[in-house]
Amino acid sequence: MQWVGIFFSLPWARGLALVKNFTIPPIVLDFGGKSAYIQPKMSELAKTFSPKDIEDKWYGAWLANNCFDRAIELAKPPFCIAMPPPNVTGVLHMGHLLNNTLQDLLIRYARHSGKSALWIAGTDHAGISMQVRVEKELAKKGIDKNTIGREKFLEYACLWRDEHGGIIFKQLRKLGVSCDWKNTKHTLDDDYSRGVLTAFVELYKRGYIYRGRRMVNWCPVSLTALSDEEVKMVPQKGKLYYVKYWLVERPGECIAVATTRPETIPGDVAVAVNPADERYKDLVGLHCVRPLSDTPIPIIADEAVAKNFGTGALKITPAHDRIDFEIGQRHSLPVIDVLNPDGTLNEHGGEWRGMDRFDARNAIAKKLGEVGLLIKEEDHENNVGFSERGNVPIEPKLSEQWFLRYPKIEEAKAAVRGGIIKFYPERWTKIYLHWLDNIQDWCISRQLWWGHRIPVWYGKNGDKNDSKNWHVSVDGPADRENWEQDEDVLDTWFSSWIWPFGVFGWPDRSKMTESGFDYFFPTDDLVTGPDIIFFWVARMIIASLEFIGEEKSSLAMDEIKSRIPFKNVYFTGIIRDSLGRKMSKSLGNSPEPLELIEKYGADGLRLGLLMMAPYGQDVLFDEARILQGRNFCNKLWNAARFRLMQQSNHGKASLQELVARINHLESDDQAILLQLIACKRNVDAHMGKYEITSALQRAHTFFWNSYCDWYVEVSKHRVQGGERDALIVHDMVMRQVLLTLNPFIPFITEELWHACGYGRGNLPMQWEYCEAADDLLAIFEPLRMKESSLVEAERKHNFVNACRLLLSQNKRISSKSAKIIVNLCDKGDENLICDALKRMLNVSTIEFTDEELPLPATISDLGTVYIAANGSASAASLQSRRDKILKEIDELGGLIALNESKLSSANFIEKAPENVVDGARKLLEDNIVRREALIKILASL
RNA sequence: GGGGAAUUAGCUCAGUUGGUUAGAGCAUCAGCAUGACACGCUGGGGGUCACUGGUUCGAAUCCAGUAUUUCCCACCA
Repeated sequence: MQWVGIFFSLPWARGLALVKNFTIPPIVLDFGGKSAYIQPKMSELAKTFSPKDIEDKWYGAWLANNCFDRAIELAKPPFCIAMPPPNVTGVLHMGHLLNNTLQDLLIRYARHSGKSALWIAGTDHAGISMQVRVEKELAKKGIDKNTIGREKFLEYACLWRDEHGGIIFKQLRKLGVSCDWKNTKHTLDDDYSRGVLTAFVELYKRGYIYRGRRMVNWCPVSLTALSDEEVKMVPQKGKLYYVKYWLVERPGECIAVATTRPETIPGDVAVAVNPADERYKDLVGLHCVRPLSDTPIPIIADEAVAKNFGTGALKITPAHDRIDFEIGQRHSLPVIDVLNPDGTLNEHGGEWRGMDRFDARNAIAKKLGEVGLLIKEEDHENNVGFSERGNVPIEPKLSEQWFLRYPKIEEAKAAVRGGIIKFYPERWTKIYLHWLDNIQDWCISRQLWWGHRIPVWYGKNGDKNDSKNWHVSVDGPADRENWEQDEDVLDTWFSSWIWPFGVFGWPDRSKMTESGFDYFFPTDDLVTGPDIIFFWVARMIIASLEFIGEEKSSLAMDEIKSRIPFKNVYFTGIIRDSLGRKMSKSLGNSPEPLELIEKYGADGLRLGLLMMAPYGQDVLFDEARILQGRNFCNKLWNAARFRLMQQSNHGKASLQELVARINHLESDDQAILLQLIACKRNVDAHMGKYEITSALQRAHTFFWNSYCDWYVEVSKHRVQGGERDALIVHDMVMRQVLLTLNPFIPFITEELWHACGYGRGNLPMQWEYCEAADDLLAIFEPLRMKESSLVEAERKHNFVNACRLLLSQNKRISSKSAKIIVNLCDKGDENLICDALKRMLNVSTIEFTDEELPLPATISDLGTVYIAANGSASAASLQSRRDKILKEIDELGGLIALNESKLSSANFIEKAPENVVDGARKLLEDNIVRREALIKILASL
């Protein structure tokens, strides 16, 4: 026996208890009325849970035991999640935290449900943002990427990526996530890249990819085209300039045009009006002079012009506006591009050549004013497209790009509409379908170096614009010297969209087999934010439908089923601060995830996040919730600690074995076990619907309220008296609580699992099956538990609550000197009021009576309860009690009246279902009885 | 302009297909060193369920309209 310390039960000696903790069983020494405990060490748990002590230990153990490895176990159902790949050089932020906590929860939950769960992790090469970063790094060293050239730049970028990449994975491990770390993917890995290029080549062959000169969104900072999805509309305050265009055929007359962009005037090739516009009818077909030049341009009519905006006349600049471009096409107008790629004016800009577009806007407006062409300026607010990356207005620009006409659009719609792929919350399906209904071709080429270079080669001796001189393949032409590869790379999202099968090595069949594609695919759940529903979710569905299985132009429903990338999509909310603002660096409102883990522990953080993440809504981050998460962990810790302080440990046994050892269960025991079953049933039901917070809430309430607050207290005297059956029930409950909570809070549950000795061998608990409600029912069957025990326990609970209320309302009677006297409704209930209840109430005596006493009293399910001071009753203040009773009588009166009026209505009796009517009757009777009893109490006071 | 969502206690949210007098956590107030836990325990106060109508025996719940907030899509220069 190992002696660990001495604990004095004196107030001044309490400090000692904090220094060292004690376990069971205490040997009590008597020092003349003051007792001291000396305890042998059986198990050691600190008084307060300290996450730091266990987290690294267990994460290491999980890795050492290959807990997260992919295992193709045909006997088990598979479960798979492909993690949305974070940017390779990204660092953990709050969004990742929530997203990955949810995924880890689902994965661990699946493991406990007997599935072989695989969580595939990987990183994204993050095209533009990564390239910009590397350029900046180079610039710091005084290096310009154009001087070192493409190859050197890429070398440097790879180096930089390898050096700074993967930090996020290290951070994620702190959170406890259980990914298959041995097989992580990066979108620029060789095999994955082959997949990306294969997708391009296949789609090209199938006629979905084409090259064309079209209007694209041009980012003047990143100097690349962007897809429509990468453009954000931002309201801007600007000016609307009214400009005179002199008529050629009618000297002295003019047509007024309103524009927000005078700097594009040098690119004007026409003025257009609506054909139905009476004001301008006779001008159509004439010409006007482009301001600040002598060039005549035609006045044309086009339906696209709105009569009621500005003057109703629109200047047409096909190179700088989408609608203008379309009008230009319809009327065969020339295209004059007046801007350089970086947004400065080019040679068409004349005296403003080289000036930035916004400076030129002011300069040209000023000039127009000077030469008398500016009629007026108006303040004007409009939406301007911004480049998400460069954070500058994008420029609609005509350029040569690669485009994808999406395949399998109808099938992608059908998959989600038909519920083959389910969205949670469901409302996102509508947004998804709407996007697909209005889908535009995807500009997939980017004028960058960092990424997958477009696998198209142009014959050196042929016409680049003639596709006969193109070579399109993954490996390129054999005689490379005669070819030049396309300079551009693919949009990052063009690599992400094959993620769910690319991570299995697609299209390499042997790699796919080896990596478990046939077993794990389609993946089960995708957890992501709704902000990338178009960027990523929809495109993955399309890619999967197109590439999984043989080439087919259209798919039937059952074929769709076999080609989907995932079955369920869970959309998380966006994390905001407690004021509802987005987390941002400039606001400084984003907490540092690692600091939170440091402060509250990974479990506390996970729990807090899950508690504050309502289903289908944004998450308002509040550190107080993380604190709550930590507090919960501490509560759990102490519940286990309490169990360990008791004598024997019945842990190392299966649930069945525990059940077999039980001799007799009291109603309290039965009640908690029945509640345990109900708890598990509720948790599973909510988990099945991804209602994580509700699932957690159920487990929380069961553990804290039903178990700790009631059952532990009511069974304490039995447990501390070493009663075996009660101890076994504690073990059964704790065992299941730990298993149920393990997916939410893996570290602390693992620690306690082993500390309590529930583990068979030293196996990590993730491999333990967590019994479902029906399993529990079957296992508990030999116990022959009665539902009525729930009622009995509830009546006791009600009695205790009534007494507590009475005690708190009669504070002048100190609880130590208080005496509870009960006038039982049913004398048979006397045995229900046991020592345990006395202890719970902290009163020394509970007596019984048959009389009505002139004492403060209340009504409980077991009977009328009186309170008296030991010795004399006069110490009590009766007046406040009287007021309370009067208030209650009053409330009961209202309730009785309500039910009476209900029951007196023939309509109600006739039309309401029987059980509702009966319920009302019963309520009425009960309340009348209760009111009478209260009136009696009042009279006796 | 089109569509979605939200509106319940001071705050954050639950509230199953309509059925007792609407719940929880936090906050607040009062009490409590009780042989697991003060990161705790016990009790109290606090709500015209945004508003207006309608359906119904019965509405926080269903329907219509209004208001406010918010997100997404479109983009009229």
